[in-house]
Amino acid sequence: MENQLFIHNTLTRRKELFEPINPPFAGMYVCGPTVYGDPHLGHARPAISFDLVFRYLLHLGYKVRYVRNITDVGHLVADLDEGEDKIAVKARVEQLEPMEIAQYYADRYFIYMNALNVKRPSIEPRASGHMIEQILMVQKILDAGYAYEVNGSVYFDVEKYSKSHEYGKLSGRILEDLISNTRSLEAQDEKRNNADFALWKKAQPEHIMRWPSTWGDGFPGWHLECSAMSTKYLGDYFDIHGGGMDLLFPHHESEIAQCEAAIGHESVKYWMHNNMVTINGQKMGKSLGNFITLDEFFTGTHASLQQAYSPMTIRFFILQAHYRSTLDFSNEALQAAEKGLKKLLAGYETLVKLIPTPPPLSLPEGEGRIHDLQRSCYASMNDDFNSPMVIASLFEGVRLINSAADQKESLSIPEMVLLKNIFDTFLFDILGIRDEKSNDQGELLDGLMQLVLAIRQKSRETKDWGTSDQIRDALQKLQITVKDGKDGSSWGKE
RNA sequence: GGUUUCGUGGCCGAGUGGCUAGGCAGCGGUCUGCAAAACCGUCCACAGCGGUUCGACUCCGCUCGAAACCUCCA
Repeated sequence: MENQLFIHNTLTRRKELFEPINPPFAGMYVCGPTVYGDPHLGHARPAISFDLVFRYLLHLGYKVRYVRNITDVGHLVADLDEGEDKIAVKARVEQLEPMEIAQYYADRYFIYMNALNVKRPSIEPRASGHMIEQILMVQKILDAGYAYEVNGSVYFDVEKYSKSHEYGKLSGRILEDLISNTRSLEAQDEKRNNADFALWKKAQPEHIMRWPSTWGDGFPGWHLECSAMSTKYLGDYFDIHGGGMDLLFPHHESEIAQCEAAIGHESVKYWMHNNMVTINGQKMGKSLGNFITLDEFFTGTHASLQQAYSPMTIRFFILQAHYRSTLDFSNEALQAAEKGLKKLLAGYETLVKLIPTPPPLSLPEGEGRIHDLQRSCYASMNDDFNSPMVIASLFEGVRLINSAADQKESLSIPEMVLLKNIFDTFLFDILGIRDEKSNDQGELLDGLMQLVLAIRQKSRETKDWGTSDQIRDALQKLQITVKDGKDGSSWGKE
């Protein structure tokens, strides 16, 4: 199977052939969460989008090192007097150690990401554990002459940098606009220029999170950790850097500047950005207060939710949109995703039952519609990870399966085996859907159900519909659906 | 104001210079004791106005509308 993977590079704004720097290795860095609150639907988007990338690169045979950071140092808070650390602020409110809070929310993050079947990255470095690397990077930038120190803080000199480099090339911004448009905030008079950003901030006495450095006690600027940790684990030049579109400026723009200033050349080959989840057309985010946490989705405990939505429903919902499009949340859309996913999984089960055991040993090199289906799945993934198209192809597969089960269409055994292989590969391995209802009591349940259905069949034969319906209704309450067909009854669990 | 995008049928969402996206919902039918499920058929589109073209939803321009970023945010 030939695979020419094309990735949309934000830097060039076009799709480019993916050619890893050191095949068969591939390096990917993605900006992870700041752990000071419960993860919400917005956090699920990049996690799942780049999980898809991770899974597909693995499927293609690359040896992938996927690094996603945990921000536990905190960023400056503009609306507070002294530019306090976000995590430190929360700590004072709750009378907890900052690290206690970071630990708590990091754990929560992993729990919910795990529920969404998001694979754990290869390395999940924490900003607080990489202070030395960050301080060294600041020093490198100072040595290169692209930063200056004022009163124990170090700032990046954007104006000087842009004389020899292009600050703004990722986000398309023009330096003059930045200088004239950037709002001036308190305690920024230290900066030579509005567009300059902090590499290292001096810690005020009340600031809890602080680290010693050559410039005095302080804490790193908020763009620094990603530059320091990505290059530490992936090298001076690596393949993919991802994150949310909202991080494009200034975060990623500044990362580029920091790396070029410290290293002397670009560090990222492909920049990838996922789009936002919206609610009523607006970005779902912490600051707008319009977010719904994953916990609330899973339990249905939020005023704007009509019901609970399972983790796989959420995952499927996200994958039904392309990662670079906005995705609008609504109950209707989520319910549609829930039903669609159910249909897909039911189709897979039907297929498994159609295939005789043991399956034939040899898989003849076939052609025709099933291979076309497989080809289109690959083509979709290769076209910048177009998961909605893959899903459409899988639905086409379901239509074939159901038609075959209804004997309105014939599928050969090799065709069915190939179809199952497509589902196993794309639905489960690459899209990362897992069947939530499967459990290890399957055999017991299966035996019991055979018995129940046999008894019900007797009553049906004597046209005792009362008993028959009573059994069916009772099973329905247990979320088991009985389907009566020509050749007897079958059942399925919700 | 600047930067980057977007505007697709009842809803969510792909895609393309001429060929059915897909899902959910609706309608009609097949099947069924009745259902459910499934299958078949069907309805509903490409913001508006110009331009390029044999032909545009797709390219270009303008208008209107929306969003993200410019301040912590996935």
